[in-house]
Amino acid sequence: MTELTIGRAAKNAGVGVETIRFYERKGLIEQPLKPRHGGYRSYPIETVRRIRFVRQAQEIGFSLREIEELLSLRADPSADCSEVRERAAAKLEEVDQKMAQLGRIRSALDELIAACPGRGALRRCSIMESLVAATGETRVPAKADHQESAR
Amino acid sequence: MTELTIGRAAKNAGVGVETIRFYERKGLIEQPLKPRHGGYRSYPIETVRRIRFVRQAQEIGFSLREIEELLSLRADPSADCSEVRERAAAKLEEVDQKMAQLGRIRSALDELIAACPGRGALRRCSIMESLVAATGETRVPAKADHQESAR
DNA sequence: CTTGACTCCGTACTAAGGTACGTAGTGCAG
DNA sequence: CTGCACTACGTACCTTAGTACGGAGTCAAG
Repeated sequence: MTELTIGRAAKNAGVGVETIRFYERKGLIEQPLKPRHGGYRSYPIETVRRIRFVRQAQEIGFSLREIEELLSLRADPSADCSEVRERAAAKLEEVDQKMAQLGRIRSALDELIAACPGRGALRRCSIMESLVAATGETRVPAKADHQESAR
Repeated sequence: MTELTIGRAAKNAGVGVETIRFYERKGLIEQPLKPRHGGYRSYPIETVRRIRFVRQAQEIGFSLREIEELLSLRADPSADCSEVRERAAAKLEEVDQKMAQLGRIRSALDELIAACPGRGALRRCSIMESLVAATGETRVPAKADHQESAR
């Protein structure tokens, strides 16, 4: 059996039933039509995978709107592929930025752990200082003039 | 001058004035006391850096609560360092998990871009399919028994 | 053929993370 | 020495991402 009721689908995806309905309302997943002559809707495992993807993408800081954008990316010769390429490339850049930031925090945590007195030399050290150590000081762009316009 | 008014600090950190106040209320940053005999509070650039960190950590999916945890990690011989090490190690694991997920999405995007007809062979392909290609099928843990308890 | 768990659907409520607003005080450029 | 921008503070409001709830229908095990 490759189709599930909403409750099973939810359990499989690790979310609540209400979350699935919420995603349907948001258009993130498609609501299966319910069988003519009544009964329950039936969810393909494909949908479960999609929900899992949504959750994972959320964990790394994508909003539901952005996730929808990701999910709607489709390389299909019958679609305008150059536009898809462009959007995918843009997302790729976002991902790379996140990775870089993640890398910085990772180094800072390493540094911090190393700074903990595990017997021997010991420095006092916080994430912020580790971050400076890991990146080599972040310049604050001076004073910002007093009569500025934008915002 | 190494101290700024709230407006300048906000501009420097790339947030609104209200956001700074909000972070103060949340205890994420310290509210500078205002000078005896009245006047404006004055914000050290240190605080600006902290705010920047908060924003960057948010971008990769940490909540303000988690960010507070990160910021409170301090390797200080006078504190209980083994506990700090432990918490830092836990955060490190979270970070690694995020990196892994980011890596998967990155590969999927690469795959997707490659699948776009840039003249030549062309496959139709979505993020979900790329993801399968990139990870080698994600198993759905079967059916989940009908009379289950937990949640 | 009933009963308890589950589905359907609409509406209401929550929590997190800001954002806006009104009033009063401050400060400095002209 | 005054006007306009900026600060201080409290409260209200907004968006995102769910959660909860109530009533009616469904389904299958006993």
